[in-house]
Amino acid sequence: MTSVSDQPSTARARVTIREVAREAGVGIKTVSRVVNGEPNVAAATAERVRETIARLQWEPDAHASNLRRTNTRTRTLGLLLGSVDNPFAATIHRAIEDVAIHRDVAVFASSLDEDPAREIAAVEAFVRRKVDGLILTCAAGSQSYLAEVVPPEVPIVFIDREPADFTADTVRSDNLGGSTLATRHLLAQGHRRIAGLFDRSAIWTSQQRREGFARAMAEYGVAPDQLDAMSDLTTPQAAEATVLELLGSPTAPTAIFSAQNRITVGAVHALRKLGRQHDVALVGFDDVELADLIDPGITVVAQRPAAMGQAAAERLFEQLDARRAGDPLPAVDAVLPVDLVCRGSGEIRPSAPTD
Amino acid sequence: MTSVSDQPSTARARVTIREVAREAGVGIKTVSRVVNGEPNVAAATAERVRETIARLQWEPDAHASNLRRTNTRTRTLGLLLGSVDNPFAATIHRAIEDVAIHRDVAVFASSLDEDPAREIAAVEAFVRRKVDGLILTCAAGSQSYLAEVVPPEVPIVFIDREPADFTADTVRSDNLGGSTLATRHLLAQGHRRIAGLFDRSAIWTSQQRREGFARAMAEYGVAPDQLDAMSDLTTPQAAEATVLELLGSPTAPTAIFSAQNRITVGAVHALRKLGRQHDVALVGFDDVELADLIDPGITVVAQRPAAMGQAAAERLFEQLDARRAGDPLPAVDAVLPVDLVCRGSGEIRPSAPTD
DNA sequence: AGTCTTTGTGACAACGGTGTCATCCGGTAG
DNA sequence: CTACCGGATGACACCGTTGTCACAAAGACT
Repeated sequence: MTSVSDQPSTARARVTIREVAREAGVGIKTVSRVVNGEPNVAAATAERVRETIARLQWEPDAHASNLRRTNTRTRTLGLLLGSVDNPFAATIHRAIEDVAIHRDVAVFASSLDEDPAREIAAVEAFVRRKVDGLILTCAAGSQSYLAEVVPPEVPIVFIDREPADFTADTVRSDNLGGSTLATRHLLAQGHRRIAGLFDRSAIWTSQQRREGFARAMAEYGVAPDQLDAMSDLTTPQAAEATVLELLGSPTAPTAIFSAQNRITVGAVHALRKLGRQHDVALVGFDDVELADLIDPGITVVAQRPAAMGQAAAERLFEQLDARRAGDPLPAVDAVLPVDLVCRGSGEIRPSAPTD
Repeated sequence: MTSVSDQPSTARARVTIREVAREAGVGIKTVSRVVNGEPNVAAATAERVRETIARLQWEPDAHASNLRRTNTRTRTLGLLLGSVDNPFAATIHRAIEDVAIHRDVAVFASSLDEDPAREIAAVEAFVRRKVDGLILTCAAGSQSYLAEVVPPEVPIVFIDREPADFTADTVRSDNLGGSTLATRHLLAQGHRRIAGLFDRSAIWTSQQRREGFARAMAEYGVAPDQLDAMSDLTTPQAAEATVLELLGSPTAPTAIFSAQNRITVGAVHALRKLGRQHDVALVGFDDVELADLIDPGITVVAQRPAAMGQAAAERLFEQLDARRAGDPLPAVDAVLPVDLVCRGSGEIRPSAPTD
């Protein structure tokens, strides 16, 4: 029953600041000064220390350093996304990484799956790891818990969705305007029976998009209670089934507004199955890959996920700098525009069968 | 010019293990025992300590803990991917996260962009942050640098691509078999002039797929020097341009094997532009989203990225456990099968125009 | 009853850095 | 010539936790 300490011979004693100091013939504090760029070190001394560090291949131990530091910076950032494998979220992720890498900041990424419990657990895990800042997509109904869980010096930027019961910077798309735009586009083609397909109604973006849909319909005189709005479609399969059912009904819609990318995919599948893709109009919220290769091309309201990610990361670092300087910046709600991309499916007119 | 220490009144003195101990009327070591699940604590004592921890909302300081621990575990893992926004990589990422979360391990994800320098920089950044293990997709020609940079107790699992000059666990697809399969599929339809489109030849998977392509062609008696194999297609645009050019030539191919998902996208675009999507056969390596909605559906050799991610993560944790127990496991090269998914584009026969 | 284990527990050092402060020293003003 | 000043530097405590070890109390065995 051997004890812990029988490491293989590879046990090259790890080099610490003390050895560097001894080797360079200076005090440990001077080494510390050099690596941290503190003033009051003679140029010659600094050079000698740097040379020794390079020779011994010493890397300061982040844990020791962070333990002592009051102004703890781990050069680490927590990112919470719907799911890292959703293309929309992945693009955001990439954009954030590109900003962070310039600061030598590493990104913890975590998936949410629209689960409020997971949101809180993820944030707690980030905080436990002492991240410098947080970029969050939220699922919980209220973000008030953040006040207790996240230390005041850790900045938070919300992305994609607005928080509730908590004030912080937010970067998001113009969901209301975008869905109004999409719906108006269909209405302008002459459609009146338009089905709106939405994600979980607990999700903020879903609510916003539904609201935009309803407003546009109202502009054209469609009463709220006549809206064919289906919510809580959480999978492409659910969306597909819903569309199949809707189109089989006597009051079938002539157009569909699908308010999320996976719902759009489901809707396209359903239209295909029925062979009605040239017959029923479709506008989706959020772009889908290869949307231009499908026949007809899918008309969408495209968001700008890369810009969102970049804006969120930059804002986070601004807050970080400002707080270190002593005065946090006031929270800003940044709204990014969306773009209507016409590719064919949204330009189909009612009761105009395939030519 | 105020100094650092003028924090706002919110300076709620952070609670440490000492306060918990005092409050619970025990020694600090006992508190430590309780939180770490060490044996030899009386049930009653443990309960009292747990209650106190909950009441004071104490969270152990990870830095202090990691600093002291010999067997340092940060519950952190470094993941290096081609790019976090590539769907293939994103799926892997998600699968790894799902395994890691059960162990309360957080994942640092970083993108590679096929840049050897970035590979090294990313690994160094991970090591500096004392990750427990690494899952790497590699771009550099040699991974020998890992021996110097990564401490021997940190396990490494390679994913998607085999390393060079370094031995460690690897989880990857059967690239050779998959591309042979794809090429044979086209050959079996009667095609002989098949264009093979490949990614950067420096990338291991690209080489493997090219080799598989060449082997299958050789089986059917096509000499290597007659192969229409184009390498170093790094963007969909480059692939598109290449296909446009190839199909304009007098010896135009009747089929295309596109060895990577972005190349497939480019090839499909080109075929569309020429209106020959029903005329020229196409098999891609790696699945593409919505491939079944395009007409014709794109036939692909699909990898199993989720299974790869899961296998890699599980292997990493096995190594971790084994090393903590004292004996590292021998390196294993796990090869996952690929699946030929026929959707139409690969079943087009030569000189058979659209019906 | 006396000795040996086992179990529960806390005192204290150690981890590898950074913050504070004292000290040394050459230059400059009085 | 002396007092003073600021730059350069190192000694040492300290950050919050875990590892080691000593020790008391309670059983287990002879």
